[in-house]
Amino acid sequence: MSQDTGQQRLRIWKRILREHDLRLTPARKAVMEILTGCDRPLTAQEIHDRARDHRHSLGIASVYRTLDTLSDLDLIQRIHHLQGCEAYGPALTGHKHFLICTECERMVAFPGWDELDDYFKAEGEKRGYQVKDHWLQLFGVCPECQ
Amino acid sequence: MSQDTGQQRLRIWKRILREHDLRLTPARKAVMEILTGCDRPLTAQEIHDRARDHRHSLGIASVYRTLDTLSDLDLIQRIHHLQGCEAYGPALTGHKHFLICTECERMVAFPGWDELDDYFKAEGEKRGYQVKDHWLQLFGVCPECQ
DNA sequence: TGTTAATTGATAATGATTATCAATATCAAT
DNA sequence: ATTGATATTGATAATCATTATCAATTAACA
Ligand SMILES: [Mn+2]
Ligand SMILES: [Mn+2]
Ligand SMILES: [Zn+2]
Ligand SMILES: [Zn+2]
Repeated sequence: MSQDTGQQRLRIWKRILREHDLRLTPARKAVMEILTGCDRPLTAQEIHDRARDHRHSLGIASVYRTLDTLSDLDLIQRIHHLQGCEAYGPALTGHKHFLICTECERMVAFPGWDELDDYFKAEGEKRGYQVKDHWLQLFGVCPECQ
Repeated sequence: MSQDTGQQRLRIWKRILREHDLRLTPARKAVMEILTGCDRPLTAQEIHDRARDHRHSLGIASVYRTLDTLSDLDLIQRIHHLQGCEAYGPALTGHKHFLICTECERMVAFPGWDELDDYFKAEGEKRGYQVKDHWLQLFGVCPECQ
């Protein structure tokens, strides 16, 4: 009885779109299907390519537009690599950190740690900064790539 | 007797270039002077503009080339923002984290924390990953902008 | 089923980065 | 100081990613 979390997430995304009076179009569905099913961050171009493998006539402009829309809704988030930061992956509920394989780009998320937030806030205050947010990504080699 | 750490760093960078058999050219000097003296991350375009204010005829291509060279030598590092990651700032000796003002982009660095590395490694191992590196940036409001 | 405004895709425009290449300048050897 | 080998430069073109434009299409709702 393996529950497909991708399918689940896709349903939730569709509901959220409707709640925001955003139409459920084939273009948006295609991008969302790919993003909810992916196991690594994808660039706009990669999403476009994958969508075209299954469905035809998806404009690259619509991919960018959908990425914008999903970002605004906090359903996806930009993933940063050492070289650049063009890729997107699904954002998870609540604040999460990412652990990314430098070989295959597969990634998993892990939750925060209470002491961590306190430490970040304290480090900022020491320097007179009011810390509002933070970013944490770990890079390593996944089990499959070892 | 305020010591200018920018000047100091510039001298070190020049020495490192020489040690790697890289020529000390006016173009490289211009980019290095700006980067060692800046208090916030700068894009290639910004560096180009600033260089031209003081010295003429600096090609944008040479800015990109010098940024590449300095990155390879670990003398500068890419700074990532929520929107993108085109800016560079001087990398500091040893592993450091950044605290960046979301208003003015001014940034300061702060050192690691022993327990932090252990925590990162442990979180990775839990998921079968061999953690090699991490990235931590804090975002907040600096004293001047509050 | 018809109405209407949101959305789409093709295309053009923009902007950033990289590749090309002849001209120049660095640096070490003389 | 002069020379020569070659790394480096800047102008330009080429490429690549992203955004803007706009007429045609279509999702959502009455
Ligand atoms: Mn966190
Ligand atoms: Mn660290
Ligand atoms: Zn992997
Ligand atoms: Zn500030």
